[in-house]
Amino acid sequence: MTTLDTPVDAVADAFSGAGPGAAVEAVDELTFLGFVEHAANEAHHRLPDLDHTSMQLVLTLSRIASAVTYDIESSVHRPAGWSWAGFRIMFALWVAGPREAKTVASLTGMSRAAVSNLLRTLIRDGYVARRTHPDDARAIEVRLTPSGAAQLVPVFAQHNAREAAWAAVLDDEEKSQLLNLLNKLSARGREPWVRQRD
Amino acid sequence: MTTLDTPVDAVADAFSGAGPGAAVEAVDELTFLGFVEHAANEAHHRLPDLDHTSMQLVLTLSRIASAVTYDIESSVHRPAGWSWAGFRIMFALWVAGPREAKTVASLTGMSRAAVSNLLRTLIRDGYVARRTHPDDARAIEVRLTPSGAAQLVPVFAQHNAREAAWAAVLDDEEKSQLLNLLNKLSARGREPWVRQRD
DNA sequence: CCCAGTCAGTCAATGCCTGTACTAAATCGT
DNA sequence: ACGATTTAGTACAGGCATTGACTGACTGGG
Repeated sequence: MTTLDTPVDAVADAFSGAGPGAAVEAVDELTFLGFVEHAANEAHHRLPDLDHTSMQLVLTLSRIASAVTYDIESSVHRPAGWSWAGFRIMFALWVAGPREAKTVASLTGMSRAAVSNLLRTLIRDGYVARRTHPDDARAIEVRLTPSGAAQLVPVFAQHNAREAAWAAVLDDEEKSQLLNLLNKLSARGREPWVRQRD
Repeated sequence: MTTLDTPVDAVADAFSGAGPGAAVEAVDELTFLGFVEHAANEAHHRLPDLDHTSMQLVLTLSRIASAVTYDIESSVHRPAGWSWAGFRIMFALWVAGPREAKTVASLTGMSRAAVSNLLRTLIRDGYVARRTHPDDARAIEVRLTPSGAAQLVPVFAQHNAREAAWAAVLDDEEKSQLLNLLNKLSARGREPWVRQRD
């Protein structure tokens, strides 16, 4: 262990009083996903003017998304030799057919720079082919190679199986309810006050 | 533009046939969030055995989470001089009180290494204080400094206002429905077959 | 009491992603 | 027809996150 403790004079009484939130042992047992409820309640207790429900909603939403992503990436994509991001690009090309790089960026929600980077390795590894766009010499057109498409399909199938395993806690009615509600939020995301890439 | 087009011999007929997914011009107009529906339908059309609903669900879920995160981070946390990740650590400490670093990692869902890195800058900037854990010389105990706590509150308020703005498309009934459904997924995430960090 | 195994935190290497700046190509107004 | 503006892709610097290896500290069985 190399790093030093915080210099005494810099923190004054940081460790002296109960401060914001005295230790509660039970919290140590909480997991990533289980922490949300405790956190929202505690925050609401200390700052009652905040919107408790929205807090829980966004916190839960982002944690689940991150848990699902981590699970699928580490169990499917990494073992297959791809990153989640690389897969997203290939999936977009598989679905949409040959596209300009900037379209890939907007379809996947990545920056143009990120797409440019990822394409470099996808092309090097033979999954994607590029050519100058026939009608616009500034642009490039990328598409899956036959080999890329062939390798994508089984990985996508595994990916989907994993998705289905997660979704299996919900019955059909609940799934369509959830999809419905998420789509409402989705519509919200297209309103002008929301910050988006580019 | 420096990079070359894909060498001809490496891609054979990649650009010759219709291949997987011939170009459909309308796709160019789709946005990040709008692409999901098209993608799911197209994928279902080509691989009908896959689970269509789960696909939409997970795709929509992760895109909304990413859109919300990007919006809040770029409109609230970056302007305040913090990263989303740094804020998450401070928030966890604010809620949970002084904790060991490894607890912070599990509460925030980050790796121990990531927490270690972020703590370095949070401590340097005076938001967080550390000391060796009194009962275990391997561990450190971190907590918010009074200044860190003081600066966290208004940023958190802005954060929450933004959350509330997103959630405002839903009425109270829908919010609690959504929270309910997300909690079911959350429970799923704690089952043993799900891959988690550590 | 001590050695083997475990555990906490850190470091190094690597990869993703962002914002900014730049180059070259297209486009628009006059 | 041409200069000013916009646009597509890329280079670069910097932050964040992951895995894996390492160091030093605890723990429990012989």
